Amino acid sequence: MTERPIAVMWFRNDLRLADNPALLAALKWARENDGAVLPVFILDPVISDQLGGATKWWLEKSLSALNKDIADHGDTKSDRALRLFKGDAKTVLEAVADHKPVQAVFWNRLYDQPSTERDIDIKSVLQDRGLTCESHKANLLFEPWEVKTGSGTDFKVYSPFWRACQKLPTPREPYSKPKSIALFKGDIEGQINITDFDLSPKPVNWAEGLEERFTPGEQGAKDQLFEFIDDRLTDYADMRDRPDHRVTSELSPHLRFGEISPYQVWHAANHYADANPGKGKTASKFVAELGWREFAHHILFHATDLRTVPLQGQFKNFPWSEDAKALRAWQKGQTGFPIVDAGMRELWHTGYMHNRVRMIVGSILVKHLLIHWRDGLAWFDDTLVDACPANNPFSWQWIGGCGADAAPYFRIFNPVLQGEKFDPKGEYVRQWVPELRDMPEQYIHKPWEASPLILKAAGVTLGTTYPEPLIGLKEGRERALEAYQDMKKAVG
DNA sequence: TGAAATGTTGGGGCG
DNA sequence: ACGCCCCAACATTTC
Repeated sequence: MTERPIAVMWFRNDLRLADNPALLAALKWARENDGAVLPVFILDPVISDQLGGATKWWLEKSLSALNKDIADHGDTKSDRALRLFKGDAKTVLEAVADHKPVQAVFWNRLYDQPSTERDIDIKSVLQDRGLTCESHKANLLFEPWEVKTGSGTDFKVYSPFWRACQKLPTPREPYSKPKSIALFKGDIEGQINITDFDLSPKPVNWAEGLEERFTPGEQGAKDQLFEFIDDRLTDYADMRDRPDHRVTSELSPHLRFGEISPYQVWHAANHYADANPGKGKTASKFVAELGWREFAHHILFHATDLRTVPLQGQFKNFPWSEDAKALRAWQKGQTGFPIVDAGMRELWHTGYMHNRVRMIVGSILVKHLLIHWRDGLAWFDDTLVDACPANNPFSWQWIGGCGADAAPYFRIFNPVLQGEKFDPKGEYVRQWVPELRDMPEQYIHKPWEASPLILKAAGVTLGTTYPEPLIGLKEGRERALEAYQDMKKAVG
């Protein structure tokens, strides 16, 4: 008797069973062809090159959760669920097809160039072998090529982009989880264990803070979404900029790995708005953040070298400084600016940072310290659990003043004013910079202005228990503006 | 999804 | 009662 035909479900950044169009297509194909589904994940260089320490930690947890979910949804009890492979994806898929009756391969689309080039190549190779091969729209509400200006060009500014998206057909309702998956049960050559991926924190487990804050996996994502909708979305519009209140969804890492889809989030927020009169504003403010995610992917798709090349060409001439010591101080949360250090330490400890604080720490780095945004990007890539090829480069170019619809370079954040405005009592600072815990409210964001008496009472010795600021705010601001002028002169 | 510098206005103190 | 000054408070411009 010949083996049943196999449909491969190739998981990538879509580590979920619900609302997964490629998975549903694979199941449908298997049903119609009396076949079985083979779920695979391949750690190929295209993926592993994009992973930092924090995203590796997340990926391992998420793959384990997905494996268990697939096993629980298998048609018969089996510990053979998600099959793991390491190496070039085309080689892996061809090897599987060489040894097994694979007749179809399904996946959901990605939008970064290494992935799109790889996928186009793989699709043509598999189709040449006579396999059915389908890619699906799952991880964006609007494909980059679906959104065009009236004159047919790509958007460069967020607001008109998002307005244009609203005029497109409403995002479809999410699909529900399949009830049962007809799994292929046999051995597959080359299959390895998750420990072989070598994703765990080494040499010590530095991820305790991450574990405390997040639960990777589809269930964790769903819990996070509905806790947000039930408890925090009501205050989102008013309080979203307040790191001391934590009303944001913190869904970004879940979306990063596709543990939840933007369709699920979009519809949950809109159902909330429909059921709660007067809450349309806060809901649409939140949904607009999905819009920024869409916009970042849109920009990345059209500007494939977003990670390295400034979108505004004149910034190639910007006189960045190579200050390794200052960069190190920034990374470690030792700049002497309390709100900045709080953010950088939150990042180091939890793999996450509030969005408002990301803007403040980014501005300090690229403006007051004149350090290249690529250095900030590299650090965030390694430490953020939500670091992704679209949002992270997009956002660094935004704060660097050189991106799409970016904050102009001369728009320089003052970390004292930002702190006083968005963390008025200094609670966020006190949480992450405990050595300033006893500073009075008036000086919590500017300890260098406090009198020796006040510092002494708070147990603070500047330069010893807490650093002096790396640079004077006025001096740093003026230096940044001069550098900006120098750049513009260099172009002309 | 800035901040600082500069400009304008109007109330109040005061000679 | 008046002009003058000072300076918040707000608006506008500039980076």
